[in-house]
Amino acid sequence: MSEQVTHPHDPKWRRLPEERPRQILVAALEVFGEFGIAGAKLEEIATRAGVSKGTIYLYFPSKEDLFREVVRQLLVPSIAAVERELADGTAAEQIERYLRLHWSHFDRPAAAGWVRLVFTELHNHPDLAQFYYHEAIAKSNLVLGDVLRRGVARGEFRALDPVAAISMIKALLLTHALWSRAPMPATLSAMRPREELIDHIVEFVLHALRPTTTPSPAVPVAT
Amino acid sequence: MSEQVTHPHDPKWRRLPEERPRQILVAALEVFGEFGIAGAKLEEIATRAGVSKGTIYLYFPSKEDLFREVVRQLLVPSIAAVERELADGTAAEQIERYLRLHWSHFDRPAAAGWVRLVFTELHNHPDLAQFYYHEAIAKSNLVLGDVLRRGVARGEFRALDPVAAISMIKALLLTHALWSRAPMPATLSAMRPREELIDHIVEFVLHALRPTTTPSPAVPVAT
Amino acid sequence: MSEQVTHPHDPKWRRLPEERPRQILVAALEVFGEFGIAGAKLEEIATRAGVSKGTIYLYFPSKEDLFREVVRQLLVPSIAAVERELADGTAAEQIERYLRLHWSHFDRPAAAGWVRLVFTELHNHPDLAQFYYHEAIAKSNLVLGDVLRRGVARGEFRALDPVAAISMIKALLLTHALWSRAPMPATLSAMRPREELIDHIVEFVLHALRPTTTPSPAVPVAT
Amino acid sequence: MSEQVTHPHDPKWRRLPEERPRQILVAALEVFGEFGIAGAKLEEIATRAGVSKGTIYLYFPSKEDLFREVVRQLLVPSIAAVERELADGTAAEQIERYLRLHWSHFDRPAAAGWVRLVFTELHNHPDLAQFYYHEAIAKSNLVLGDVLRRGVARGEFRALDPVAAISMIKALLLTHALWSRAPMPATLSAMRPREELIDHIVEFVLHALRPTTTPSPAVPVAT
DNA sequence: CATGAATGAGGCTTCATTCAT
DNA sequence: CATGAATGAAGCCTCATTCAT
Repeated sequence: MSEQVTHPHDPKWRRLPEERPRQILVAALEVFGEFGIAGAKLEEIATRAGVSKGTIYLYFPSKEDLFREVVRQLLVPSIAAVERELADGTAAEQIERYLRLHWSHFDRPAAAGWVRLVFTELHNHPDLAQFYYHEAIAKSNLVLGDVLRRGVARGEFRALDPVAAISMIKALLLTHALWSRAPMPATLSAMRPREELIDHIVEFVLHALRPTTTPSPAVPVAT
Repeated sequence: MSEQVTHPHDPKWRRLPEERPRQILVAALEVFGEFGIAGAKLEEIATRAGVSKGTIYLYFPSKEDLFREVVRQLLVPSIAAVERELADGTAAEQIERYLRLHWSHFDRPAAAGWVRLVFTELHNHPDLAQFYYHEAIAKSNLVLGDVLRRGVARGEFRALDPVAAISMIKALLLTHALWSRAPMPATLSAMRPREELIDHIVEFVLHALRPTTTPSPAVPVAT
Repeated sequence: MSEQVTHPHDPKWRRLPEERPRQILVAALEVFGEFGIAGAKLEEIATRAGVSKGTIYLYFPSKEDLFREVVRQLLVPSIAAVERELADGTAAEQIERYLRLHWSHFDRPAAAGWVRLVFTELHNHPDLAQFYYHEAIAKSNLVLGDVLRRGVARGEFRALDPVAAISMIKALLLTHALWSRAPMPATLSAMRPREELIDHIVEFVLHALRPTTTPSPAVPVAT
Repeated sequence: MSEQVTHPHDPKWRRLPEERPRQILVAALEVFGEFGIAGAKLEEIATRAGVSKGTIYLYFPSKEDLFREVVRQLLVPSIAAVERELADGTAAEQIERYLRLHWSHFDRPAAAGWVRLVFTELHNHPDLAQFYYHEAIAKSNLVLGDVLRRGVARGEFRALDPVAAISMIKALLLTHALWSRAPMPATLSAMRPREELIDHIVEFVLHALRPTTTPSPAVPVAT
């Protein structure tokens, strides 16, 4: 009380209250992505958001809750958005569109961060994981599963297990999103440059899905 | 006064002194895998290794160095070992063997941990990442690249970019190793049971690699 | 643009501006009483006063000064008021009136709070304590001392040390004011219900003051 | 981790592990007494105990628990001890002994502190208050009640309400223990010096308890 | 060699105080 | 005048590291 001190500070001070929470969330997404939950420092988040440490607590009751809101308000909506745009076309076209849409979503510096987040820290927060699964993954799986099943029914794809295929497709997408933005790309493998990667993924996936070799060839040869 | 006092702690588990460092490394591998570098506590590592906190410092000068040695002495050799056992057979057989050998390596509880480690924390330690890349990844890539190239040359595989294929294959392998051990498997996607996963991976990869439908005409025609 | 905007906060309780400082003081008395000086939060005081945190600083330069003013403007006058009403009557009647007047003063929820304040936090503020002593205690002691001395002189009370008796009387009064409002009365001792307490105090005090058993007159007379 | 720094400190370092917890408790009793729970700083407790902040956490999981243990291990036993020594004698002698024994217990600098503690902060910790009441107060009340009742039965004391009398006696004892050690004794009232206080208390109490004047009537009337 | 008590820097969190609106 | 968003010093607590035994 009596030892309280005044804080004369440079008046570098904007007032955008409407924006504050989002600024903080965005900064938090970055920092959590880079350092993980434990490694993320509120000081760093505050700095990147252009606010002070204390300000964060005006909007979020704790570091954990901040993380929670990042998932709720940034990650989930970002993922959920994609599923609505598959539109129509052949099953293969839809798969390609699915891959490219997601990839363009990952085409932001923070993307690797959030993939890492989901890969590695979500499981320490069962409630969040549950929420994330329901809101983001389950719906995506539904859409993807439908496309795959339709492709199989039409003969566009080989007879495959849709559930297994889904996790293969996602593994390829997520992992490369992570690697493509890694501070040291050479770390995990010699890799194709970022821009080409999605082409390789599309190619790999479509080749993996296409019908078994022998379908019609038998016929044309008949020539 | 007498210095002949028997320490009454329980000597139920007096380990051979030569084993100490390794026990610590093994415990550290576990703990680092579970909690990440920042989250790992030396106390926990010490407990699991059956030693006291101070003992760790007899062998490793710091937590960071301990992590370094885990990578150096446990991860790298573990990975490197696989490459030597591909033996011969068709390219497809070698790929399958490669996948199954690695998978069996991951068939330990700690595996998901180290995959997570490599995915998420290695890039914060550029020197380690460098070392890891050279010792573990580069060699693996070489071997895998050879197999792929041979497969293509022999017409076993379609015309593909070996470098791209390598990262696809590794993505599938590592990601599923991670997911298959997640405390909450349903979290990230509806997934096939652990035991079947490798079969699906093998199937997916081989289908992705197999020759394009149309090459066959070329050959028969050659008749 | 127009500065004619009606502030939509709820104007259900627009207080007269002249009342502001007092409302704040009253709220502060409550909150300081409940939580002590360190534990009292300006936010809480502001809320109870129906103003915002910043407003407090329009009237009081700091938390410490606010506390100071609470003592100066609320406690001291409240105590001082009693001394003027003792009126006349026998010494015993005056003592009883003194006790009951004070007790009725304490018959407010906030009373225990300020007793606690005086008991426990005043000594950390020597200047305040000094002020409080001069304004509230000294005068009260004077009055009480006079009554006691008169009682002794008249033979209403036994030969006693007025200074000692004063602190005994005040101890009984203050302590029971504190206990009678304790959130958990049974905590500190099994106690008589609030309403009866003052009767017991009066009885105890008067018995302690009354002349020595053998109003001696009886014996000497026997001569 | 990498930013970790070494702590070369002066080796002013004793190893009295057996004593540590008690040293800390004693220091905590002091500091809690002086500043209250909220106002007490662990740094200060640590300093007075001659240890560092961190050391406290080797023995007590939190500030709250430390407070809890102070009550449990220091206050309660200290109080409980007295009740066993009342021995026999007339009721008045026992009351006097009760008062003097307790007073001598309070004859330590920290005494005012713990009285303040009990007066002011215990009610914020219902579980502790409960424990304290059962262990320290209830037993004391029982003993004191017995003495009072016996005194009344024997005609040593006037017909009085034992429950009320108990709280009067304790009020006098506790309050003066608090005041007698106040850093500024003059604060609350002009008071008799410490050493005499107990005599005044004994006198006041015994006079309050002694039989009503009128027992004598029997005699004088006899005139 | 091994132990584990002790240390203290640093992170999360609170809240008195300031100040643009 | 009044507001309440913003600030940052300071307190609690954790844990990597040290060192007497």
